[in-house]
Amino acid sequence: MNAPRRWIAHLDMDAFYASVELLRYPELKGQPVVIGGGRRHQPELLPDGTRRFARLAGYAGRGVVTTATYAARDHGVHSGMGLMKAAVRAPEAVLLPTDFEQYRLYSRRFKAAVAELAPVIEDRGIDEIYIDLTDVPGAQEPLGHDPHGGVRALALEIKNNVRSATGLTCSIGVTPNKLLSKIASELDKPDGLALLTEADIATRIWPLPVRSINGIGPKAGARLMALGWKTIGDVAAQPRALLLEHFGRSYGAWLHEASHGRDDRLVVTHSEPVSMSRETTFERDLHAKRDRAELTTIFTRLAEQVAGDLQRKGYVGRTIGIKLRFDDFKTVTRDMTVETPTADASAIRLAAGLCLKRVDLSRRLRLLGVRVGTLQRAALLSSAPP
DNA sequence: TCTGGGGTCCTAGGACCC
DNA sequence: TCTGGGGTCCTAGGACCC
Repeated sequence: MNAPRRWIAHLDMDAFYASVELLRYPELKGQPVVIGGGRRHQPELLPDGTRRFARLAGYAGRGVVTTATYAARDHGVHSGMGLMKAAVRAPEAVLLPTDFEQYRLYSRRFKAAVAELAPVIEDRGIDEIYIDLTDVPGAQEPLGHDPHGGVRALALEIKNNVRSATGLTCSIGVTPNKLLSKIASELDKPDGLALLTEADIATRIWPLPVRSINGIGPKAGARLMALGWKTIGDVAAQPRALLLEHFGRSYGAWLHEASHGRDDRLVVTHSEPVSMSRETTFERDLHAKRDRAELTTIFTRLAEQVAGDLQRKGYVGRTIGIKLRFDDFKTVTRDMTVETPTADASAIRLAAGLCLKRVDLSRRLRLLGVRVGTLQRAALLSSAPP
């Protein structure tokens, strides 16, 4: 009997936050809508029952675009962009505040809808997952003239189940591995389904820009570009030794494998958190001396928030650290390891305060964060033996 | 018009230990 | 003085992702 062909799906919700907002405000369908910024732009319910929405025009502040509808993307607005810049490109776009609770609700719903059909799921955040379809009944069967018809039908069924459970569309890539599926889910977006095998790598993957690979970010992308290697195929055409020479043993070898579409990572259905943190960017830059009272209040609140997160989720941690960002955007971190793992707000605040003393605070600050790492489950922490 | 917040993983040097 | 070799922990920074 033949070994089953490995089928991994990557499912990505289409413009997730924006699409959830459109369910709530269907009158915005087709309009440019941007999600992001603070809480000061809630829609206003007018006496005649209609709503008045905030527009992007005139936005002042440090927010960024979290998600934009496809109509807003047509104006050159995309996630990560500063809202001030987005306002120049699409002043008429509707601006909505982020409502993470609502998105988490829909996240649970779409994941449950997938799990009904295919239970081996790896969480990759609020709006995407990997699914191992290999052992799902029917996935190995042909259908009519289509040798991979079974797995294609399964992917369509998953899309339909997600849509009926949430009213939302998603895009799915189905391929032999996570790396290729992640790329494939983008190929047909929105509401897409792309099924690829090794035989399609040369025609469908190699023409894509290097940045399409998950793991090649702005820095590596620029370095590859400087070498004249623009597409994945360009990288795949380089001798392995040359990649090792330019990018080191580890990353170079990975680049070689990835460009050939090879990846044997498993779908991981459970993972434990490594760290938890809270951070905040101030509305204006603060100075350690002149704004001391305000900073102290924020610092303590961050410690309390992390402590609350840890306690709610049942974790304690030994590494307590801070993160500072200065007005020149330079970022520094300091951390220390404490003897007893803790989730206690005052213990965290105390250690974080010691970390802060190790930093030169002559520049003004734009961000402050508190982090607890080296986590373990609080329940596993037995009381000290006699 | 400067660039959010929450994460993971990797690297690298020094301390410390055997 | 003339100094191995590993292993692990701690700390800082950086790349990358959603």
